[in-house]
Amino acid sequence: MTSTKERILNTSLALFNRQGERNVTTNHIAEALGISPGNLYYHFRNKGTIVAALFERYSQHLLTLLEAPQGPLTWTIKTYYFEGLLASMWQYRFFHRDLTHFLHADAELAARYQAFVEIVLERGRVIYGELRSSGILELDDEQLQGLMVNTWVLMSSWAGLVHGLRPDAAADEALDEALMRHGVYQIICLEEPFLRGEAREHLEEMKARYRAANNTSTLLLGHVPGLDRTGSE
Amino acid sequence: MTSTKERILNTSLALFNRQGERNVTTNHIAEALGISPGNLYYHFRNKGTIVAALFERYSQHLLTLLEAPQGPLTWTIKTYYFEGLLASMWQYRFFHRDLTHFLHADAELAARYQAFVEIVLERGRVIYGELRSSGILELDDEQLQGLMVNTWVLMSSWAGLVHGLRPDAAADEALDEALMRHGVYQIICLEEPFLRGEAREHLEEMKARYRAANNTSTLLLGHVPGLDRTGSE
DNA sequence: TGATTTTTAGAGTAATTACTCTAGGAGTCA
DNA sequence: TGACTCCTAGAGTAATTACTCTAAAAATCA
Repeated sequence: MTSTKERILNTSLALFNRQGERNVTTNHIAEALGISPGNLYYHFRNKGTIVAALFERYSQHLLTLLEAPQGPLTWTIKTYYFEGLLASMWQYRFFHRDLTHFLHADAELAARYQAFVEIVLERGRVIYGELRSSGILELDDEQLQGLMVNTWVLMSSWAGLVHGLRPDAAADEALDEALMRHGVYQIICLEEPFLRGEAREHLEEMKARYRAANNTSTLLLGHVPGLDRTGSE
Repeated sequence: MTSTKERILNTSLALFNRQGERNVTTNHIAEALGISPGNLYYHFRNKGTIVAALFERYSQHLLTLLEAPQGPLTWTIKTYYFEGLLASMWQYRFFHRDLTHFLHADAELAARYQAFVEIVLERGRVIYGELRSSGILELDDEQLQGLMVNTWVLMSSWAGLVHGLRPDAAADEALDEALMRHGVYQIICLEEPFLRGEAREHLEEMKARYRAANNTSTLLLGHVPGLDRTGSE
């Protein structure tokens, strides 16, 4: 049986993801757990502590994933790797969504967050560097840096963007999953031009794996707009 | 002399951008303007109305910019064009930053926002399509769609990302400007692989124009990390 | 068993904050 | 001048909500 402390974190996370931290009160959390507010405050001295603890979990998890790009990476493995990363971030999506307020309210968290991003970018560069060494990517240093930043922007914002366009998705597990996977697809789009050799050959296969059954607009906007009109014939 | 209503919007915008909507109370706004809360509520029946009005301004402004890509675009013009877009979004940066809560609190705004994004993407595709016709970009339909979505992610999230990493930037106008321009640079990185002909020739010039004096990491993280270590020699 | 510590309940509080209400100033028009 | 409308002040309220406090149950340990 998980400890009360853990259960508080888990439920908070779920509620935050679904409704946004701002709309989830501490009493709310307690009620959802079937415990008293007093009990909650016995374990966490304030709401910010809960957020900070969740950030700790999140950052540890992500940094661990970024730690070990084991051996020479193939293109397929790399893609699964990205899926894992995005899935982890998706689990804690409330964080990037409500980031502004958290960092404004807690200077220490702000500092920790900044250090965190720094390491993420550093390790990301290493990984992209290895992909370059393996001949999977072909780009110069500046392009690598640009790609890295854009990848981070995409990964850290994808959940928020999706939430803005499809707030209903939280209720539908299949849709939720599809939208997350679409994020991986967008990352593939980001790197596509730099792919070489074997990777290039498997590109279409990988894209197909992560492309939504419907096209982007259908998924993100909930119906079919005039995508075809921009055709290049 | 601008009307009180206008002044309320302007000050709200400035405060929201600087401190985040959540940390700016209505009394705060009134005080900053030197008017009474009663007066404020005479002009806007609640806080959400202010946000909605600012969104109206913002969306109108952006859609107007996206309306008229006048005649055959050159690569340089296009880049200035992107600068204009990002600058506009930068002016209303609080919006994308605090989006979650706004859309959660106001269903009508959520609907309007969704329609807005739809049009933005549609017009963006048209513009990218014209760049393709002009021989500036070379990509297929699917790549164009992917690029469009990634551009939107970048544009709509850039301000939030920057704010998380450099909350101090709001106080320093030069830094603020540099960070915004860096967003343009990242957009250029996004398209770089698809550039052809004349555009390709001017690429370095354009990159130099928008690249920060220091490198990305310096700017975003406030000091120099080990960027050089990923060298490709 | 009794003593001590950990965990829980739940009523209650203090502070914040969006918003109201009344009354009066300031233009405008007859 | 007076009537009427628009705008403003500012004290005040109601509701929310993060958080406290006391006491008691439950676990731990001697």
